[in-house]
Amino acid sequence: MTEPNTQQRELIESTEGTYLVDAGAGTGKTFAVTRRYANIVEQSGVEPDDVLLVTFTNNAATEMKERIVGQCQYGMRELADAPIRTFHSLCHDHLQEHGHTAPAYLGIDDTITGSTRIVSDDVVEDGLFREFIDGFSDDNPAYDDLFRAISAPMELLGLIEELASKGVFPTADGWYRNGERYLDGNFDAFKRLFDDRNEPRNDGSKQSRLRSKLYSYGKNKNYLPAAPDKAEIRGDGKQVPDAVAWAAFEEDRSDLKGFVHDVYYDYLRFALRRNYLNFGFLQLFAFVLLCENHELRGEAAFEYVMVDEFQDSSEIQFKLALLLAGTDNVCVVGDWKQSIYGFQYADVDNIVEFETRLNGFAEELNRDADRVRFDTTDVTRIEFVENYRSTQSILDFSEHGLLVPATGSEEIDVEDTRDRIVSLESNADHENTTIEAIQSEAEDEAILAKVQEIVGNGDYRVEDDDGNLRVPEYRDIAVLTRTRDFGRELLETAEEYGVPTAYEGGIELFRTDQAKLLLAWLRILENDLDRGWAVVLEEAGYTLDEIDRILDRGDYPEDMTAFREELGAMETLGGITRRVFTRYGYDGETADVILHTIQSIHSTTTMTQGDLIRVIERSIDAGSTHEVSASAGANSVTVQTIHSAKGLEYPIVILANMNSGRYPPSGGGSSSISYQDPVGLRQRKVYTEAAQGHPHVYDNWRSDVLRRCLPRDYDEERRLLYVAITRAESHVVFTAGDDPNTFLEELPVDIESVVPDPETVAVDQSEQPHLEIDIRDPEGPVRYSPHSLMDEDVFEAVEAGRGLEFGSRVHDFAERYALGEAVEPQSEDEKRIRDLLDSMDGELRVEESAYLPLEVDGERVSLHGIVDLVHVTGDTIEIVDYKTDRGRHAESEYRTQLSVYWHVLDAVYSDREIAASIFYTADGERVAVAPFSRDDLRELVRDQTERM
DNA sequence: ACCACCCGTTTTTTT
DNA sequence: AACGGGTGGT
Repeated sequence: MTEPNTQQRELIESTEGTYLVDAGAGTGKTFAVTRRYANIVEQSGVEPDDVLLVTFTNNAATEMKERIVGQCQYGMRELADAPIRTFHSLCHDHLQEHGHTAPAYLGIDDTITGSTRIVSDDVVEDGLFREFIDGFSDDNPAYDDLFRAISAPMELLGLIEELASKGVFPTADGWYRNGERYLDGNFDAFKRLFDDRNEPRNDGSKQSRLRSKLYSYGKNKNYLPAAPDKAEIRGDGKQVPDAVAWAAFEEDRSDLKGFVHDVYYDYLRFALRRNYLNFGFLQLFAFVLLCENHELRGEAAFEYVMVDEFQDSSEIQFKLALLLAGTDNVCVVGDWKQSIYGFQYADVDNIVEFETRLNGFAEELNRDADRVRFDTTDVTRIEFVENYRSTQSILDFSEHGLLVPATGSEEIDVEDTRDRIVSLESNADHENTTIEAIQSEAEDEAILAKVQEIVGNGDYRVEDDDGNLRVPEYRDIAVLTRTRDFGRELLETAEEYGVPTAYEGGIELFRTDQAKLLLAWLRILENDLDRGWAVVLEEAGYTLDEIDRILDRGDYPEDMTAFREELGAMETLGGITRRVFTRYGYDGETADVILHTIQSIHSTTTMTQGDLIRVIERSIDAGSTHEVSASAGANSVTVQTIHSAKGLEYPIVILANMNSGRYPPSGGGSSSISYQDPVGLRQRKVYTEAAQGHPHVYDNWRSDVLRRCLPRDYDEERRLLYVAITRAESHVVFTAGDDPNTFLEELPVDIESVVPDPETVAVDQSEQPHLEIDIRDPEGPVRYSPHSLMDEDVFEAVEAGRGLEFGSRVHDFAERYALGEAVEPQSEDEKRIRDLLDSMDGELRVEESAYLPLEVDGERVSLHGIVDLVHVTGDTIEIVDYKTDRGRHAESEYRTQLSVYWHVLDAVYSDREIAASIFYTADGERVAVAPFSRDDLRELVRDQTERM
């Protein structure tokens, strides 16, 4: 794109005034914004320092700078310090320079200085907050009743962050500015929701949605005696009585507000005393500073303000932008359809209701001083309609994503939504496009089979850099999913089949092998021996059987105990971590990030090994993630979450995991104390000592009713769908398991059921890993056992002399007889076995306690199953398994085990002829069994090992 | 055919 | 928590 289109030109050239730009996916937003920036700074008298360009990530800021350098006279060096940055980094700088007095505006007797750290790691902040809240509850016995009713005090941190993102801050003796209004809620707005939910359906014949929901009012609940009963709440008609709205909304919440205020305010003081701020507090104090310090605001204000990705901004960020705007030259660029960061406090209404909010916020800020000194009523809208990424079919289809219901009963205002969508027009030269959907019991395999089908297939041609069509490669394909879990599992399956894939985005750092080993060694150091050693020994290649025995006896390998001593002598956690990684040769990105994370945790708090263990355990539980940049696979399929794919584009998008998992309630839905627009601050449970009876924790009936009045909003799920579809240039494939979700069912695309053929999935059979059966220690146990290849429970039982639990008397007899014990056959079966054994000359081997370490594809395994007899002569070996009679599946079942033995023995006794057979003791018949080939066995063995 | 009621199932995203 | 689906009544 070298020349701007009409709408882009309008934005680029209109440098003065207030603009709201609707820039849909792939419409050249960055191009236009950077050109506009270049245009502004090239005016005489305007320097880069006069222009604020806000992005939401540091990467985006860097990209902007790079693009700008290519479009104007300024070089990278001159732009290095230009205010092209995120809200967070801007706030950080202001506080470093002028933040000294910021806390005083809230009545806090502390300061922010250059040494105040930013805690960005959730796990670190959780730990700090935990420490704070423990102290707070000890220091405030007056709040004991409230704490008794709160199931998880950690919820309070989420509540504080939510309030901070809206600009609700505590002061020494109340709430900052009009913050309290938020906490009280808005009855009129609530009543509108209530009435909407309370409308009878089907022309009045069906009860309202609200009344239906209130069916479970009081179920499994424990209300205070004064609570209205169910009949009173639901009424006897199709609607909930009107009076219920006020009865539920109106409540004396002064105690609750007081509690939240004190927790919030004291946590701010705690953080400052500990000399740290979180992201939310950074913006909180910067806002207070800019609001109160008029002189500073004047200095800090910019002549031009541009905010990119405005749909990702939070309420406090919108207000910050207003404080930072010295003139009406404010330009926000974004796409409401791509607002998918609500959980991060992004507020889509910032862009949807831009004009209203702009005026409302300005009025509020100007209440007691002239803070927003420009006319906020004159906003020019610019709509980008030309799309440079996708084909028209994909653009048209993507709009359906915003209109499909999420559940069978959800009704969407299609007209209203359509009106808000600015339809895009494709600029693509070709219309070679496909949109399809598949469902399969084995979704992973179906996806991989589809990938194999697509690669090199003329039906899926894509556009190359010169605008010509070519057949696709792996690198042209991205698999996008809503959840990380699905992506991770797909990646594992892909590795098995050898399909080249690369995962991009945050990984659950503490669930990696590196972290597990580190945790194991920390546990060994902390004397949590079994849990630590089991992992370490397993990594070293010991079988589960061996590990059990080492743990029982405590005779750990010498080099490992020596290593433990070495670690024990080390002084820092960072040192221990480094040493563990060195031992295992972990020197990649993941190890680096773990080390870095641990060091950052360590420098923030004083921590012991035990503390670190608990931090890692909590991180694992919380599934907290850290960004680890994967080395870009040369030519591989990208697997990532839709969130991390935002802003990217791929010729072919496979939108996976379109399955019917219910979407769980979002944002604070289940917390004991929550803030929610428009009902305000609410408490779900109360502790009332004075009330009769037990237990003392009572559910709040008002909160129960209010909750059911607030409709579950699936809009963000739909926008997620929209974002995913619009990543595609030419082709989209939706995939689901056996139960597609309502989205997929309602989209105008036929769902094809497929049964993937594993043969077509695997990349290249000759490059597949082969079954490597190795006897690690050929000198090892001379006598090996049929019982060696079996699961650990059986092994233990046999060792303990309880073998009969797992084998018939016949087997017990056979074993003893073969071992030369003086046993007499008691039954016909046993006689036949005796005859069989007698007929065999040479060496009979049937032992019970030896073991046979096996390796499959480089990993140690133990196998299920027992083989009863191995008969070795000078030039033959016979493997025999006894079976009482011919069951339906006997032969095929035993063939696997016999085959494993066959290959094991083949490796040891390469000079002998090996045969396998089953001996049916009921009729004394022996049936030869042909062993599976190694390749066939590999699949079967994998199945078995996976079950362990 | 439609409705109220009842019950079993499933459970995220990350600057 | 709230969805889909089953049951039994009108």
